[in-house]
Amino acid sequence: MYAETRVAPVTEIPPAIGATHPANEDHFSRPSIFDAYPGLLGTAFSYGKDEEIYGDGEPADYVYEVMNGAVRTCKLLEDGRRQIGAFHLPGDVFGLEAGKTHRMTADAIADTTVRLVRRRTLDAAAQSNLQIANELWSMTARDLCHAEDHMLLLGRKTAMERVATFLLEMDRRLAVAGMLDLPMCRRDIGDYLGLTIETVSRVLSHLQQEGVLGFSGARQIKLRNQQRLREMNL
Amino acid sequence: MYAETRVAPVTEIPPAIGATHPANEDHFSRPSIFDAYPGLLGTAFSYGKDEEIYGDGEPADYVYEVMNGAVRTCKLLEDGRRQIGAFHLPGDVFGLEAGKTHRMTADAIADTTVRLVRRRTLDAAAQSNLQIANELWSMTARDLCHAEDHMLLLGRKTAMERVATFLLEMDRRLAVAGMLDLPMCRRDIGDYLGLTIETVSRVLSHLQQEGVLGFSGARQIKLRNQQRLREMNL
DNA sequence: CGCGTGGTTGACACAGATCAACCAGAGTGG
DNA sequence: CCACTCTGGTTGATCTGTGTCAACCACGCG
Repeated sequence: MYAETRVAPVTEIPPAIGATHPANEDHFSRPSIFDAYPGLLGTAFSYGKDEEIYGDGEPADYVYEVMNGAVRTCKLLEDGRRQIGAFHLPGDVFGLEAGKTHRMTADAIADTTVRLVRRRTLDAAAQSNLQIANELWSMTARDLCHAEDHMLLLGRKTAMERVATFLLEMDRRLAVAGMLDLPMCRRDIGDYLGLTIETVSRVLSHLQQEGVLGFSGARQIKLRNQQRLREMNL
Repeated sequence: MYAETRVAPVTEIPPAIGATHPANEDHFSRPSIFDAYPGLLGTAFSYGKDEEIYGDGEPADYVYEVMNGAVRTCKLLEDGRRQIGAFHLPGDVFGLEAGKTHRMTADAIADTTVRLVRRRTLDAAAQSNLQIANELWSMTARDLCHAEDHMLLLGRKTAMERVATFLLEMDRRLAVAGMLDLPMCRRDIGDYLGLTIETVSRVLSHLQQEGVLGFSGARQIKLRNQQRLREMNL
């Protein structure tokens, strides 16, 4: 095991367990598309850990923005094998589809508050405001860009390279003061990277032994040598 | 080797080797977005086998529609490992980006003719015609949809399942009279499926022995038992 | 005819999966 | 406060699907 200094383990967000209920959390956040246009304010909603936000094939009547917490979107095979396509962190928009239905399942990784905007409202806004239409397209294009990078990772990278890429991505997206506090468990990381939990765990241990990583609790990581990680990343 | 009856090997399209030159081929094709709007007719252009159409990082000044032949779009790792994200067949549009530059390399798999439309023209059209703007978004969304399915394949499917999925996809997209004539070599199939050529070859041989496939030349395949393939596909 | 390219097949190696044991921390209840 | 249990994570031993390496074959072309 790789516990070291074990700092105070910053327990996450209060409960909100079980069912959905209106949110009471305020929070920061970088300006989102929704902020820029009055009338797209949306309604806040909360989900408990592991609660499903929408399912594959369901009508895509809403678009979501993560306010706090984290969300995974994934696809399942009949026998339970799972591929997570993306993690959505505070500030990210997810659930936007060009068609009528969702093509992935979304669930909250931790207790999560999202802001949701009715799809019809968005469509109407896009109809009259070209900038909004453009922004919608850009969001889909960003998702595509990420998916293309991820195909390369899944098809052609080694376990070590996948984990290195993952760590750099997470560091970029959620590090504060050089420290990252992962919201997802090892299984989610594995299902994101096309690996098993054991392999993820082993690679992380190895990186710690090499001094590339420092742990304080399994989910609190410090990248001590980003350069090395970047080299592995190719 | 698995040659069987060897029908006349339908050699592809005349040369046009070496450099690009104006096209002289006409051709069929299902109605494309470009057809629907005069002024988006575009210019035909031809590329020889293995010729690069655009490179990763280059300015995305044009959008392309395949008229005949076939195109692959891929990403490369520094050491040469390659992941093909998609094959583009007659009627398909590729090279559409929301940003300013291409994020993949595109090359002709066989001798290929494309129709190209200036990106600025398209933007201008989208500016004034909401239906076009919508169509552009839809195209990106379709690509995303494919990429998401492909992530599942690359991250979680076995070699057999990958090949089965591939065969069904190709059958859907280019079979005529229950026969498919693949434009791409084994290496391209491998790089699309995240496998080696040897594994692709072995799986295909295995499927032939099982009677699921019939070959007449390595690239001409008949799916004798689509049901079985669909079961493998999950 | 000889050569180059693309494809197949076999023998073997290995990265990562699987199976299993174990550990730490967080609840829970007495 | 302690025993108990549950969950998430780590580690070791072993297995296996796919990669690697190498030989070979078939075809097309100069």
